[in-house]
Amino acid sequence: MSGPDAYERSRACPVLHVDMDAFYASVALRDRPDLQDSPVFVGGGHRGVVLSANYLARARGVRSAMPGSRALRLCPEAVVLAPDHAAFATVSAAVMETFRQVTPLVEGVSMDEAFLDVSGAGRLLGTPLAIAEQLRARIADEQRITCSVGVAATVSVAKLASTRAKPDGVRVVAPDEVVAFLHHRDIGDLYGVGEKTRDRLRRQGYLTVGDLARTEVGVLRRDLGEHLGPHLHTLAWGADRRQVRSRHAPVFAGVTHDPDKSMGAQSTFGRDTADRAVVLRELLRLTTSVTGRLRTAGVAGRTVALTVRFSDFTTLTRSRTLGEATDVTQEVFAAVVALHDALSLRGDRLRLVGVRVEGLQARAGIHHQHVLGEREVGWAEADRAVDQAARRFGPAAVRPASLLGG
DNA sequence: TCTGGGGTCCTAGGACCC
DNA sequence: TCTGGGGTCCTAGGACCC
Repeated sequence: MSGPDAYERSRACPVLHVDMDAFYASVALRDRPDLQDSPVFVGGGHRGVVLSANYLARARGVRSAMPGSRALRLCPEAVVLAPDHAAFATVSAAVMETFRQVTPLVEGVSMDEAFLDVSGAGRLLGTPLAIAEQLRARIADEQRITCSVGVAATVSVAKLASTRAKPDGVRVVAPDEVVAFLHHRDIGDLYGVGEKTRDRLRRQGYLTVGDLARTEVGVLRRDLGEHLGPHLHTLAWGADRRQVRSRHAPVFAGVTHDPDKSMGAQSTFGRDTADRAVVLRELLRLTTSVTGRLRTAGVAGRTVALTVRFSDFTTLTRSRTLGEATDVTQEVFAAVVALHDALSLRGDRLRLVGVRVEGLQARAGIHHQHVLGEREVGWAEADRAVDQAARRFGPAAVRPASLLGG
């Protein structure tokens, strides 16, 4: 859609979905003009996957989340760059700040994409399409990376529209265009329909979005389940009512804020291991990292979950809910060790372990029940001392004794 | 050299309570 | 005798997203 009419028609489309183009690769390439004409991807070292590939590498079949080894087989001359997470975070924060100067209703989906509700910004900044163009120009100018924007009346259509706009474009899908825009698409294009669901839908005879739209909700509920059936029917008509929800700290009254529900960390071993000492040392490292983040965020959680993945990629999770929420390293680690030992692994080689704390709540709202005979100064105080030392001397300064060796 | 790491949400069964 | 319902919590697994 183009022409002066497009600006007017976009007035009915207050939702913007802004998506950076090949974000990690673009940031990595900003200061490497020598690589502009080479296929490049970020990530994918030993046992790693591709985080992001530039369009030259994509033309060769390289995709994000693909094993690095496979990407190199497809494109042996590709330049592989290590991710610079600090740079990504800096650019991401700057871009999100740019969004917030347009509207407080910014929902960051990830480092490189966000939904904006610009229904309140029109008087100052113009139509949604005009705002989208201003944002694209500013980001290109200030961050030297391109982005694409979908403009629509609903979150789900805006999301699909930005995909169609890539790379470096804008796509407005006005309400009266939604059906034509959606119904011929593959069901796998719908947000929330991944590989498994797509295969299942195909087996059941649903090939296009239109197929879902034309089926009665009751039939979809029977075929796809209580939730998924009605949900996909709604998406197939572009009729979702999901609001843009700011996940930023509560800034303005009326802006909804969702606190985190869980925090976790996991890591893949350089090579699979069956050594209990190695596994527990890694679990302690992960636990220390997670509880540190909990304390920084001022939250604590009641449920501790352990994940293990075996050499053959089968994955188990085991969890335990504690009497009260905790952010104390030793308490979480004790639960992790108990869960680990309950698995009775006998020589099974592990590829990955993970720790997650769920059921998070603000620490301020938790009343600690003192147990009879409990020491007044305990592990929680030890954690606070560690946090303080880490702030002053860096996170490497204080580590549990068992992490110092090996 | 196949297959990362950080999350959210849904389902389903069993326990338990009223 | 022959099998209530509803609600909530906990656990495990799976799908999905970026």
